[in-house]
Amino acid sequence: MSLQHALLGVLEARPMNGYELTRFFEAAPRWVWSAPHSQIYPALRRMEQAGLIEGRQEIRGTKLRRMVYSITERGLEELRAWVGTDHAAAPVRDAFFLKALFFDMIDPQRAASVLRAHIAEQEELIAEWRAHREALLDRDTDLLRERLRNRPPAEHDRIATLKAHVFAGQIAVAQARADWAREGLRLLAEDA
Amino acid sequence: MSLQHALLGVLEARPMNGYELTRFFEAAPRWVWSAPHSQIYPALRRMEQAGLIEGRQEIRGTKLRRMVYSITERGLEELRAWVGTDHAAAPVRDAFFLKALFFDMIDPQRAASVLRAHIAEQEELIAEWRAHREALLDRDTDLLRERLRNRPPAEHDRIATLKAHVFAGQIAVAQARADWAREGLRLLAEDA
DNA sequence: TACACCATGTAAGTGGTTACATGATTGA
DNA sequence: TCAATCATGTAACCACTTACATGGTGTA
Repeated sequence: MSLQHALLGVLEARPMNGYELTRFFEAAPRWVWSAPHSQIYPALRRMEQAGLIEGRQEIRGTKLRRMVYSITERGLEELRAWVGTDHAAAPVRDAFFLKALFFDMIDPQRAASVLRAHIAEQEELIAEWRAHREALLDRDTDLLRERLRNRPPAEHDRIATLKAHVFAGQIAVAQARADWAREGLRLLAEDA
Repeated sequence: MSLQHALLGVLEARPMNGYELTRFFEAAPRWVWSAPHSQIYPALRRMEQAGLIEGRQEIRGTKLRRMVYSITERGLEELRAWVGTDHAAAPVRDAFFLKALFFDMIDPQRAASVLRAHIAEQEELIAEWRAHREALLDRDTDLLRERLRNRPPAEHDRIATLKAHVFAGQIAVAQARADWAREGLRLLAEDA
């Protein structure tokens, strides 16, 4: 169900068509959720059926049709209800930690190389999220600008701070993973 | 594919039947992977077909049959190959951070309550993982004891340390999340 | 006119969730 | 004999991945 809420959350900023949403969810600077267009288009149709969003057809040129979706009152309610509900505990399932659990079965050098790749990946994520966080604090992202347009200026600071804080969380998690992996490299080196 | 590797990793310690594996993967003290029996039994049959494990039927009483699966040489190879391969970057998809991204849309008190529930959940995980980590360092888990039986005593320390380190990682991530959520509570309180 | 981009779709397969279903064994 | 536990299955549904598929528009 999270994809639907992600879509609702983006559409709350402004109406978009499937292609724009696709670019958003497949974008290189990773966000908090991702999805391919093959998942997005059917989801939008289901959500329209459910009355959470409303589509309006537009024509570019003479034939190129696109459906621009806006969030409905019902969609806003659904989003707010979901955001305000305690999150159901997800089952523990972390493929990288699972892999790390069996590092003792392979050559320490190989294990170290896997850890180094993991560190590099976390660093990349951290860099992207840091940039995004800064942009939010500077109110320098398209979506945030659109969003703030419908909110009283007195709240702008608070909203930007809260959004930026989410990326601080993703950064903190990635940092914890990178630090942990570096400690793992030290453990592996001890007996090499 | 990770479930298969998780099963291989457990069976590397000793042969087990589906029921034992089910108890392991549905267990209350959460491990690094989980799965219901409805997923485990078919997976075991597929893995046997693929030659990764080998089943031997046993009868308890007069009729109660069970299949005890052992890892094969091919299964060991597959597990080692997977463990030694750089982990494919998973798409970013975190339902809790997604939810947190829209905290500005609801009453700060509601948002705070959602964060508090998250903190409580992370604390629970930390407690379970800490206990498990200590048990590993004391060589006080069934599975580790079984595993060490086939390894030279000189390596026991190293193996226990590496396994325990994985849980240190899970703890570090949960701690980062809890700390982040507490910081979120402070942000929400500022304008309440 | 060719290429990059706009725009939307389908289909097959895998992984995971939830519920339904059945029967044997052990011990109080 | 009753309940807890042992033991294994099926089915429907949803989420996600990967690949295939089609055609329009704008511009160099």
